[in-house]
Amino acid sequence: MNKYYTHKISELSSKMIGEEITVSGWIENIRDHGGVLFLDLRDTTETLQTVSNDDELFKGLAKESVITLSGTLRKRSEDTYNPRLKTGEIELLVNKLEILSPSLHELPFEIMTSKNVNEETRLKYRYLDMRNQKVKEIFLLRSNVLHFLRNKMVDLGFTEVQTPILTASSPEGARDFVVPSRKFKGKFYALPQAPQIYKELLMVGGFDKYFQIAPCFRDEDTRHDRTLEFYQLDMEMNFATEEEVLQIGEKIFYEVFSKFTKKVVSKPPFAKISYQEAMEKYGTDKPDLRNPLIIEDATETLKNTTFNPFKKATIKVIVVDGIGKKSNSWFNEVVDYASKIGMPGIGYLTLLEDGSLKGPIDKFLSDEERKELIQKFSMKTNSVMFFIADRNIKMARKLAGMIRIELGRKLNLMDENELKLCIVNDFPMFEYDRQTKKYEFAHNPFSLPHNFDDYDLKDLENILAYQYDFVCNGYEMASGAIRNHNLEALRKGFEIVGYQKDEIENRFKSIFTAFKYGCPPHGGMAMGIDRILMLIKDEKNLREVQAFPTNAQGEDQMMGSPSYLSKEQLDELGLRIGKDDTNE
RNA sequence: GGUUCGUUAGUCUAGAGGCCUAUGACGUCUGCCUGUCACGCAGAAGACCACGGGUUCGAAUCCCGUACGAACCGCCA
Repeated sequence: MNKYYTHKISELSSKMIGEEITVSGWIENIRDHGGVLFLDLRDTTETLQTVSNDDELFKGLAKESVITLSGTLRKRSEDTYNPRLKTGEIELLVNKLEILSPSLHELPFEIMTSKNVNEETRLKYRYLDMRNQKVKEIFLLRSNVLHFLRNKMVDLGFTEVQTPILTASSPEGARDFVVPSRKFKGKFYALPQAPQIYKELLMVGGFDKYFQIAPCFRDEDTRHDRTLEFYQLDMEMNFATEEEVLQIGEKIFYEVFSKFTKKVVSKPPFAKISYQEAMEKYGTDKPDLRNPLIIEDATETLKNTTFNPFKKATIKVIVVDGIGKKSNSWFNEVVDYASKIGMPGIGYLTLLEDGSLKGPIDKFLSDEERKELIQKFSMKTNSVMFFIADRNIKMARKLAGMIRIELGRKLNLMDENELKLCIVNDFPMFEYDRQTKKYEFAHNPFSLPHNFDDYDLKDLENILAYQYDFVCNGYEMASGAIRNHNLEALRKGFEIVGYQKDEIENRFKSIFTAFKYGCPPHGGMAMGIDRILMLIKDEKNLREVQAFPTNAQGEDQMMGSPSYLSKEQLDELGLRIGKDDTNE
């Protein structure tokens, strides 16, 4: 209560009829009826209709101007109630208007419908976009979710610790954003991709359970679900087993989704799927389980095939029941999609009522193959079997996974009202890169493998780790692991991916030194807060739930970032920019 | 780095080689209107159809290139 307002609009009610009040806010709309004029005033809480009988009072005012109005609160006549407004039974008879800050008459877009405007324009004028209640709601919700998560973690016995934003560049993982040091010319800080090492050091430091709502920065190309900076609910627990960490995750996901959505949320315990199984059945490590389609393997059945594209290939099949009568153009769209993702083609067969198969590749099959396909993959009348073949097994899985998703989308198999969660675990520790002919960490170098002794095995790709992801509706929502606190095993891991012995301790000095002073077994996870919000609000990309996101290219047209530095700034930092990239 | 789709008044959009001197809605401006509430009515202004080139008698429309945007692939332990 001050000179700008006696009440927020949401505090006004029929009980205050006759009171002299003052309110401040933005002009949402003005309706001039000649002799009686209405001005809808919006503040942060609500919108209120105000009235004047003075033709001149609202003259020349632009929508979205910031004003203060004083007057008498009065009851509307019953036939003019507006049930769509919470203040629909009252109005303010204005006797004084003060313009605090006028707006331009022409706005870049209309506030009420800003969500239909080009994202580029919305982001450039994000502060106007935010005046739209539908946009503002996202950030009010975001605040509530953050509050909820923080309280929940404290209730569960976690301690919030903040770790540095200016830290050291780390060689593994995503590219770092770097910050030049003025004092140490030629040296750079890096922004954290995640507080991974710090949280492990906190475990060495004897915190039992740590959490942090941590900003993370990754200098990689974005996607609709990946931005340059994002927030994670990062947590780590001492003396913890995988099962305990997963239970915490299950609890939090279940509760946050149940509390903030009306959707059907998976109840703990969530389905557990090994990485291997996920890749086989869904062709991805982040399966959308709302989609009932399953990928099966027909390589064995068709090992003697005469169809060239299937020879020496891994053959994946997806059987979809009840779509045999779809039009040719429907199937052509599937074929088009297949070619769009780089497949030379996609075969399919329909099981007809007479028990025969129809489709472009039927003529290449023997009777025996036909029979086995129908039986082994339980085809029914009007079932259609799609074939995805590739000489590279990983590619075959991946393509089958993409076809599975596309079929699910085209057939509308995913229930929009469902949040289906699962846990994918037992990730492999290493992955072999055929191009570089080297092993790489499949996920996180600090994860604990199931068995150290296996490190001497030839088939390193079969070594699994206590490494797990939470997945919801096809999105990776959290990632975590039980960490490797055994220095010898850690060192060996880094050797396998090509680090020199002396290089390892140097690169990861903090961890390798700290662990020498006694390190409890520990593990944890990090949940993507932006993705949680995206799913709660059914938004189509992460930027919608971030207040001031960059565009998909990583540029902020509103702030003009990234921006050039002046020569003076560069000199002070000891930096020189290549000829083609200068400021002027 | 690659692929695909897109770019028409402030905003959203119509447009499929001549019906385009470019459609409609919202917004803006002017006027009228004493109960509307995304008021209504009448009128006005506002678009070098992203840019450059080509094909054609003729291009917003077809082709090529560029810029910009989005989604996807690569990348993201």
